[in-house]
Amino acid sequence: MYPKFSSLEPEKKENIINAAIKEFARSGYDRASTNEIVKEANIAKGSLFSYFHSKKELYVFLLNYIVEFIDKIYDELDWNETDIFQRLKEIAVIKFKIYRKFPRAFDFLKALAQENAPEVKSEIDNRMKKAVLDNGSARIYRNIDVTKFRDDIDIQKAINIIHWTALSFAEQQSNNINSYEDSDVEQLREWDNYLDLMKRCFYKKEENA
Amino acid sequence: MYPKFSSLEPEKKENIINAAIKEFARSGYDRASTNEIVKEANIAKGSLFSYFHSKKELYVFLLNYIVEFIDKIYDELDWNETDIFQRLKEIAVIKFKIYRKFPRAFDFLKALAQENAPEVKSEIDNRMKKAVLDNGSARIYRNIDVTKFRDDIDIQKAINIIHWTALSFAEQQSNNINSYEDSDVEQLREWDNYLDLMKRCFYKKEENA
Amino acid sequence: MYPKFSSLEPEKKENIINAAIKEFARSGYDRASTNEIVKEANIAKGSLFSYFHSKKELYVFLLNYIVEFIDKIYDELDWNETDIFQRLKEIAVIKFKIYRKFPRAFDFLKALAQENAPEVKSEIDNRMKKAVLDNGSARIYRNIDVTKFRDDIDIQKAINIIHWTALSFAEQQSNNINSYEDSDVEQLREWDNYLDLMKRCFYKKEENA
Amino acid sequence: MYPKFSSLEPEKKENIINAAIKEFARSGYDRASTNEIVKEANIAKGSLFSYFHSKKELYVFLLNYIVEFIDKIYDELDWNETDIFQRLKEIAVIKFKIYRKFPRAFDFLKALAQENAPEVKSEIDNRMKKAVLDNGSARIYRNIDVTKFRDDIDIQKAINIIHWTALSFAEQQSNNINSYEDSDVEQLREWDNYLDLMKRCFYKKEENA
DNA sequence: TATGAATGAGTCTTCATTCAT
DNA sequence: GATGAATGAAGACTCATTCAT
Repeated sequence: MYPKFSSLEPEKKENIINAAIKEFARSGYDRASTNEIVKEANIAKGSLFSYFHSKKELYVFLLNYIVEFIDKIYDELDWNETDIFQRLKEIAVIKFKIYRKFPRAFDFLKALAQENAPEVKSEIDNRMKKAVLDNGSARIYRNIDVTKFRDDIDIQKAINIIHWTALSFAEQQSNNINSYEDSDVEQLREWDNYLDLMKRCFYKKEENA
Repeated sequence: MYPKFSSLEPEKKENIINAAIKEFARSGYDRASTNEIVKEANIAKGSLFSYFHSKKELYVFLLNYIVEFIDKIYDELDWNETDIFQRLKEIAVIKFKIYRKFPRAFDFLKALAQENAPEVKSEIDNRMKKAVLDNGSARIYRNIDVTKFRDDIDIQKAINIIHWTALSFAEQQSNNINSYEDSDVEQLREWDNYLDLMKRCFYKKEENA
Repeated sequence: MYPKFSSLEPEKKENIINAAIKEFARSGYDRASTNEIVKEANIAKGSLFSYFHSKKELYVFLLNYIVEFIDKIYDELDWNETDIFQRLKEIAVIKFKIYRKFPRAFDFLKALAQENAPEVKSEIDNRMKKAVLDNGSARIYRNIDVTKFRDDIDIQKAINIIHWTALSFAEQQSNNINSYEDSDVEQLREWDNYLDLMKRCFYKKEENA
Repeated sequence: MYPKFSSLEPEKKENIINAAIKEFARSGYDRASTNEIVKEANIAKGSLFSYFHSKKELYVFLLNYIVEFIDKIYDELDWNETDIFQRLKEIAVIKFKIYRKFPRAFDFLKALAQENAPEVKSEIDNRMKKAVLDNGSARIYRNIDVTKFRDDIDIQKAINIIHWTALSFAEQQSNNINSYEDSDVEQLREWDNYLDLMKRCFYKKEENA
């Protein structure tokens, strides 16, 4: 895949990736300008199209690149932790780590989720089915100890509710642009509150003892 | 407002509205092609721009048209019902009514929420502040009897979770394109299950007796 | 010529003529909008094009209409006056009369002279060859007593210089927008000075005695 | 300024300049068609807009280009010559030089002076204030020996008459399209006659001795 | 006859993609 | 391989002219 691009100097590759992420995140697939990307990356127009044969190919490459990058970081998680709420607590911490290291990645992912351009819509959907950020069957929810849930509820539905809450909360928070320093801490505390609430409601009484 | 368009024959108006909704829903504001719209609506290029003076005006018209259309249907709701789950049950029924009468409306609304084009972004935000479809403080959640909720949870957070679940479930379902007849019934039954689950978990024991 | 238009009520005709003159004078042939004209004249678009089959026909009609209108006023001149400078003095007075009565006419004529649109350029040139405003062979310079000119100069050339001076002076003055009351008087006095200068230079000594 | 255009091959540049001058001179700013220009210049639509970012930029470029071109040629004039008629004789020769090298330039300048389009009106006015082609106070009439004029006339008025005669004569000649070879010579001789006439009339007797 | 909505060729401008150097 | 100028289809929008009512 992308042999010409792969054999470039790492620094040049990074320049191109950063320039492209920046532009796609800012403008979405349609509006993103390849002119802007080559200018930012300091390469020739023709070069970009020799590495990636089309705007679409470049976009799909970035999509995979970022998803893999995030997947790698998720490997740090303690996958032996079987409590779903504990795991989601850790995930929140990890997300902040990614964010601090690579803030544009999430911008791109957010733009991804809102992408309407038909050329890339299906690619996104395909890729996302396997991704960490997708629905309840993803690896985030593997090896969860389901015995802790109340017996009178459908566990898969409960997990879906938890998942949707996590996604919606994250989106809500990212829409509040907070520049002050300790916003992380506050957001994490708020998220803990949501997790506690759900734990109290969805787990058996004795689990909340 | 839009006097020329308003005085068109209803069928022609509907053609144009449907063609425009279809195109905007498929491609978003920017990429949507007025050429495509006039072709689909079977009118001349000049006609579209005599009804609406710009692409933006057409978009804003649709935005208001659909929001008002949905608002009107929402008036059918029994707003004296104070049980949140009962109300969401009724809302689900109403949504299906809208969907059957005007299937593209929700597609457009979904695209709306994801719209990034700066030309229309602020229009969307302004209009949506008053809309039914907005966040948990909207009229859907007015007059809710909060005394039914368990005393040990934050009620606003619980309502948020319920709201996010409703939105996410609806989106999930609309992504499953079901053409067979009775899918409504099945989807409503599934939604009832979610509501029951949340009721059982978030309400006081005696409310579920 | 223009039978449909001719048989209209005089008031309606005048409305249309005034509206058209105004628009053509303001914007030139190309930019002039038939929409603007019908709006100002309070008639339907289709009517305009049934009176005049095209924008061009309307323009040519106006051209002839105004030239004839001005020709008629020129009939007031004392054509027995054979002194060229005396005649030009009277013409200046008459021009102010026309201007006061029908200010748009000169605007239109000025726009005429600057018209570039190829559709009407040749029409203008043709018409103007016969017109009062054109070159030295026009009726303004008929019956002039050429014996007053110095014997050592080419009289036709002298007349051309006088003519060009008249045209250029008029244009210069009309470019100075003077709203204060007595600008007429001042402009006429200045013009007299030019006439005196040329008389002193182009006539025999004894004529200036 | 216009770096992309500047670095084109001279022949290509000339093609574009000629095509653009031709079209603007023929139709004025508004009606001039960029389609026509690219067709005539044998370049792609996109190319024109990569050299000049808009129709207006192209127009302003031409405006400056031609004015500078003419200014440069005017530098050849013997500015120590203080006799106004001698100077105007030399200027006529120079104008023919320009005309032979760059025949469309004067057409463009003529159209320029008549241009009404608001997009470029102010640009034209700004540029023309400094230009050689402007009114009687321009450098053409600097350093003129006014003592040669008759004492009994207003010198500024006399200069105005001379200036207006020069402009009007030039316009009259350029309207007579003469393709036969020796028309220059004839036109220059005719112009000399005009100059002689005015010299004889406006100068003191002893200057004509 | 009068109307004005409908028409569609034409306007300037953009930008992903190609290809000669 | 790298370059970036050249391409031209497609974009939104205008307006003189036509024609069904």
